[in-house]
Amino acid sequence: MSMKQKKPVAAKIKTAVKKPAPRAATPSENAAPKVVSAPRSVATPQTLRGMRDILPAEQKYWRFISRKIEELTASYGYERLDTPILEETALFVRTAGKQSDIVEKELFSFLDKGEDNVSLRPEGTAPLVRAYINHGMVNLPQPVKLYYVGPMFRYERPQHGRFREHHQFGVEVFGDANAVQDSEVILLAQLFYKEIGIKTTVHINSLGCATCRPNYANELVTYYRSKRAHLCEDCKRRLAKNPLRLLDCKEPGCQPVKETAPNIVDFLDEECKNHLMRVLEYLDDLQVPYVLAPHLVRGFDYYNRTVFEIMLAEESAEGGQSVALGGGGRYDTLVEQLGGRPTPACGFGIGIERVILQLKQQMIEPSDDRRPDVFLAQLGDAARRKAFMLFEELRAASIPATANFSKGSLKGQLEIANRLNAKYTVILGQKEVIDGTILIRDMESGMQEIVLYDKAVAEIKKKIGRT
RNA sequence: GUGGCCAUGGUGCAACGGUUAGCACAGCGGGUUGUGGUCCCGCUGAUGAGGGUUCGAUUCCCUCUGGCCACCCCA
Repeated sequence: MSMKQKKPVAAKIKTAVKKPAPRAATPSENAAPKVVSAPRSVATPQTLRGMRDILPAEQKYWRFISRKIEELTASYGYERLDTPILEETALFVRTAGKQSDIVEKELFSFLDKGEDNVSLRPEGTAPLVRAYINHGMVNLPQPVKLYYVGPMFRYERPQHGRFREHHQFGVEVFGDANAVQDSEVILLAQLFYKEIGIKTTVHINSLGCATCRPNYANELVTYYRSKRAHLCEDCKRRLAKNPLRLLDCKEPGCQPVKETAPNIVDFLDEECKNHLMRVLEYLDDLQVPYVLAPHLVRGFDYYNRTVFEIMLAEESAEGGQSVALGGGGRYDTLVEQLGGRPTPACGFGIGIERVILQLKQQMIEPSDDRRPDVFLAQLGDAARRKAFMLFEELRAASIPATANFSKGSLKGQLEIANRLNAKYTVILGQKEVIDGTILIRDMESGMQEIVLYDKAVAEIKKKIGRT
């Protein structure tokens, strides 16, 4: 559309509107339209169990975290990779392990219309491994450093800090077997919390490798069998199903048994032991606060050697046992297991909802970056049109402004400006239009000053401290 | 998946086996046409869904749905 047409078209419409069709009786032209809401005959759908809306009021936390993620990953040279939320079920069954709870009872799976067995992703690592293989990233200079942010799904009973849909931020590094890489990943995770103001401690352990872990598992089973009488029901179950999980039991009765259980570190072979020692050394160098946690095991079967969880630092944890804010580890066999070339890898995942919960609990409030600098108020038709133009000029000058052009009264507009917590309100009325000026009102002090319209943008820029 | 507690306008609460289900906050409108954050007035708006017991149920019972809490597990 050509610019020339603009005016004539508007003018034409204007004349056409001149003679309004006679209307039926209008007893209350100016009265507010009567809002008659229909009776609620239909039930409003609710969110699905364990899923929730993230409302505007909470968005500042999400923006705050997104910013930190961008900053941090950029400074360590990580590239973002987004994978689909839906994948074939086999991907997760093969990676997490058939016996794992994630697959056994938490996978959000269903048959799609084509009768394919699909699942909402329960975690981020397997899809990234899949993508790494699919796109031939072995041909990229190694290591390949990737990160992801997005929703994850687990079919569980919702609870405090646990949802069916939650969001994770995670990184995965492919093609580097060196212990220094484990340390970098741990550092990155720990730095993330530090940067947003949450004090954490890294719990770290080594699960050994395919060679040395079975020895330990056998030893552990033998030991626990001898104490079987003292174990809780869950532990008896674990003994048969997933022996390493025995170390995870929180049942008071099982604690003494756990205390004297064989320690995995004593069973690591030379290489695994060295690897662990070096990871710890690097962490010492970087002054990352960690504790060795010989009882730490993780929920996925694919880990080997280094595993870690990021826990709330003791001083911030209030009483009860604290849940992990994030965790990760090394998974050197996973790429091969999914049909790729043998490629060492490690990474972590962080639960964003839990981080936000913690921010709120510690009263850490990100600044409200959506607070408008300027609210534009107008009075009368001519002023409205001029204000609308100024609105555009402000936007072009990257000054965040808000307005409500359909509101008539100045009082109403100031109320909105106040509620939006605007720093300044620009007032444009009949008088200002005639004088070629605007009024700038400081919403905190209530002081007003008259400024020439032509200088408006420059003056506002000066006031909000921009040049 | 197991067990417990719970469900009233947008939010937080109240009420009773029986008239128009109260209150506060928020929202919208107004307190004479150009000044907000205080005040005053008015309006809108709810018993989660489905069954049953009963002359009558928002109230009692059951099922479902959802929430909270613990376990399991996890982020």
